[in-house]
Amino acid sequence: MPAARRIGSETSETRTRILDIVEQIMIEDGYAAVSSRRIAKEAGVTPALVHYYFGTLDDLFIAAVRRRGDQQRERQQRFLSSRQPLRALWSFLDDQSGTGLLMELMALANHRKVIRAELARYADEFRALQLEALEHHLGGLGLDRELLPPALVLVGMAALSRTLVMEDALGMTVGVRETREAVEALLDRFEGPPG
Amino acid sequence: MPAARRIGSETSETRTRILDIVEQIMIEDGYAAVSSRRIAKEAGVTPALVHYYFGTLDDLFIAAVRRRGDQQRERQQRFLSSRQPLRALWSFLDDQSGTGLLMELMALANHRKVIRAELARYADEFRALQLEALEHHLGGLGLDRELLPPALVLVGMAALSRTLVMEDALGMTVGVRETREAVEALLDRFEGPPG
DNA sequence: GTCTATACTTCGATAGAC
DNA sequence: GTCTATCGAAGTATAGAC
Repeated sequence: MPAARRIGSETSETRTRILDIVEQIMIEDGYAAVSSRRIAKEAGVTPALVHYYFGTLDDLFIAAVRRRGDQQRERQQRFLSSRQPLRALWSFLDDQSGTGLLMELMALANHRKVIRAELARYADEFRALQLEALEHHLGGLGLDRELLPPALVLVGMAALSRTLVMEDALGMTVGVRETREAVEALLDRFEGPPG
Repeated sequence: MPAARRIGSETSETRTRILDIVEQIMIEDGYAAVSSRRIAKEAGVTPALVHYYFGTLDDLFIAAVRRRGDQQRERQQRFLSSRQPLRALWSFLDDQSGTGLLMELMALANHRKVIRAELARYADEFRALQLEALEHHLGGLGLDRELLPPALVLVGMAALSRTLVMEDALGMTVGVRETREAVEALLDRFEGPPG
């Protein structure tokens, strides 16, 4: 796991600001809108400084994946041990900007090998942590383990949240509200009302 | 519903070839890699010709959405009346290049208003057609209609197929195979073995 | 640690010849 | 219906001054 090229100090405020702006641009206009010029303009620095801190754009994207991934790992660890972990997982996933950023990173990863590897590493790790933490909880819910194995439940929740968030953002209407309500009803059924 | 600007005749072979290549570029390198120069190079024409046929790039993307959408509507109409419509839907959705193209169009739509409207129109139409065609079939499967309404089943299948295809492409491993097998088992359970 | 200057590439889009 | 020529803008990245 070679580190992304880094010259400026890791604690530099400018470095942090650049990564913040990269996320913001990806959410608003997509990964393709991320350029050293655009970043520089919004951060109030020069384009050369972006390259100074991160080297190539690929290195910059890898740094963005790592920072985000490390944050998400911490958040996940916290909510997985809550008393209603499926509800906690759902509200973690059902997030507009978080989903937007993840979709952009996945699209980017789909076309750039080095980023694909980095993103897959985090995604596999998070999935494994979820399975380990929730296996027992899911076993106690009375689900038919043959028809509804833990993997299906977890992948299904991730898949549904992404799709619902995207369809909302797209302005779709048919079936979106009904599906959200059905998910809430299922959470009620298996973990009781929120609280 | 204003038509996309079109100057060249609708039946032009060049026009068709350009749209084919647009899809190919989007699948291979993402929507951001679509440029008049890149298209021209791969189609063996000049960049100016791309603008001649489609006007702006937005017009070109809209034309791509419409051609694809009209094709998908036809395919969907055909399989929705099969004897195992959920299986047919699943194999329709569980498609690498089709999913890749759709994800690119959704990402593009997320950042360009005119394309968002066009894509949402098709997506809502397809969803409505699916609900209408499968409502009766789903009613006969013995599902608890309160906990598993038709909208959840259809949105869930779309969501799961997209996620599984993407996670496969990403090289993820944890839970992907198990989830696919669980989907197959569910299809077996409700529609019997393939045939 | 930061910035200027620069080299080179690619882009969208159009005017106008053929 | 197709091409050449062209504009101005934006892109990546580096060398080297401060």
